[in-house]
Amino acid sequence: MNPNNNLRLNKQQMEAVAVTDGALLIIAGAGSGKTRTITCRIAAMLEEGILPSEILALTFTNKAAREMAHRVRGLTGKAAQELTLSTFHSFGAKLLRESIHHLGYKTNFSIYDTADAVSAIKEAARDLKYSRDAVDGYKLSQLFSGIKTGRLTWDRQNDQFRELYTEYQDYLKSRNAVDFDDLIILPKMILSSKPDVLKIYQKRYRYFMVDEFQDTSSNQYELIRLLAKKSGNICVVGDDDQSIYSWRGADFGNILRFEKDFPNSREIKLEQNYRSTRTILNAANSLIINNQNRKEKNLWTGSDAGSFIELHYPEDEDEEGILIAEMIKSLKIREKIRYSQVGVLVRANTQTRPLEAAFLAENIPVKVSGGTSFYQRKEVKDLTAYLKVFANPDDDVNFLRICNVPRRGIGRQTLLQIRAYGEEKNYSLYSSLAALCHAADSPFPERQKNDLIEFHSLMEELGGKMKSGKKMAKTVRELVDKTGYWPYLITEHPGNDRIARFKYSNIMSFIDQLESYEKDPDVMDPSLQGFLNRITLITRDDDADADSQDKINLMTIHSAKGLEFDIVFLPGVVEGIIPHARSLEEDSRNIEEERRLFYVAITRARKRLHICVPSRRRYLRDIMDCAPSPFLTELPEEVLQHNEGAEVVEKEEADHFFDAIKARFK
DNA sequence: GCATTCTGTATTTTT
DNA sequence: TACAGAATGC
Repeated sequence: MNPNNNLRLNKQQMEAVAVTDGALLIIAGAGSGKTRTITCRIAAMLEEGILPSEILALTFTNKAAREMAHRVRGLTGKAAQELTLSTFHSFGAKLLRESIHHLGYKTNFSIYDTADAVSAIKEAARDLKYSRDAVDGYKLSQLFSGIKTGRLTWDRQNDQFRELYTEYQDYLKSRNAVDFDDLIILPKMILSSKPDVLKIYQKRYRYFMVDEFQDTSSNQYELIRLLAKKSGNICVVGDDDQSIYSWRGADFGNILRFEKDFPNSREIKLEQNYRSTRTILNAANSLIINNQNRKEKNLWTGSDAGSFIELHYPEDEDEEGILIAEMIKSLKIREKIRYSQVGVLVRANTQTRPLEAAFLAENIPVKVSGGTSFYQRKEVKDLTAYLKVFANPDDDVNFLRICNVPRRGIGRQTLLQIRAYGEEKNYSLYSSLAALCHAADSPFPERQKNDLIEFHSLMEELGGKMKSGKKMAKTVRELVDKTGYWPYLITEHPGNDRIARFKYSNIMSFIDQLESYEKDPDVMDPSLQGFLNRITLITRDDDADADSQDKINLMTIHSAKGLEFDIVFLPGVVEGIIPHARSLEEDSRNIEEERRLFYVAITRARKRLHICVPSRRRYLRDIMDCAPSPFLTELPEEVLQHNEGAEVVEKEEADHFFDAIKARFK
């Protein structure tokens, strides 16, 4: 490693880098150079001669994993391909691909995302002959997830769904499918019940690192503890003040458990903030101090006070959008900021709409992360479903999704018969269909049979090609072509071929992604499964080249964790949004988590922070008045500047500027 | 089997 | 508001 890299570390950071053996707990405040510290630490370990293949580093999001891989590469000058750097979930998936047979699944299992799980629950309910309106698939999926992860227990209220829960579990297993929770739970089960298997992994991995440790669930913690207890070399990095995923089972009590489980662990606190101005840090500190349930820390900075935190009071959300758009434009003109250095952070995805509209109107390029992700779009999901059935023909949920999409004459009645046949013989739907194509006891007339045969041979032909792992993109193009997906899109959207074309372009970019996956030199052994793993676990569309473009970043606070921007805008800082009404309804103690969320939002800003407090907002159908967020009263008045009127760049100045830009690109 | 109309209801946050 | 799912009709 270049020794200069060490020079940029402070005393505590250096200490953290130097301690590579044993257990280490790093409490890293917001902006305290955490990522730099742990990437340096990995680099130092490699320098020491520790093999990259012995290191397992887990992060919370794919974005963070990629960022870290990128930085390690930058430090060591080498692509550390052997290094395992992934999210908990993709690590779990990887482990299961190797070892799931110990639990009686086949290695080509499907991974069900939330939507798939909801369908599976509905199917299970169907099998139990529940009436359709007795089940709210979405709510049940949350309940089942809670039960599975141990976050919830059966009580009087939900006890009626116990049977369905069991049925759902059986359904998954018989279809050779796992859900997101299983990606953590099943590896944990394997490792805790099969000592030989545990040994294999303990031998393979001897150094462990967990980023965003405050957001690990108890199952995730248990998983890593099993692996790490042999070597004892484990470093976890976290900040209890930034724990914002408790609704997903995150438990920063793991920080305390860690100290118990690894009694010789050392603790290092990183408390110097390098990111924000003194003003911003001051506000953040005075906010978070209102939380009772936290580890004491003292985050400080050597930087200047910087400018005030500005508050704005637009009439409603539309005006708020316009106001923000105009401020951004004005900054662009007056201070020549880069758009990519602006973050607009919202509490809920629904808030993005008026903002997007305003940015569009002002021609501000924007990168939205969140909302319906690319992979959730119907057309992309359809294609993915085909791929999943290719990989795992027992995957009934995905079979159901595509067996008549585009329409090919396999409708409700036909399906009913396929089902009946399958139940009798204990076949999956796809196998039943295959059997019924030629079976002597087939109940179908000739014409119908031909529809089935045609579908089946298409699937067999393309499935065979896909499984070879070669020319997959080409095969998918063929699939789109042969199924007539484009004409299907047109008939689905009569008189609106813009939508059809948009959807088709999504399909094309999906195929492009497959193609670049196939050609990616970092992917050692491209396969259909590998690609499916990747796309079901990457929910946010974070294509790499979008980063290089100069766009402002519009996203939820949750997904902004770990990021930083020179200028941050927080729209909709009103009661009911932050803290979110729903969250408090659930449990009034959630106020502390909401406060942490606001804390995370504030601490994303390096230089400037704009907080917007609209006086009215849309709620469902109607418009209602709203009060400023109570958290605002927890910020010290002396760092705030209230702006009653909007300061706008004169239109002429703006036009002139943008004409100049346009001229340059002509 | 398929297209149309109608109805309800809502998801706050993400792997 | 907007979307998904059900009911209805052809």
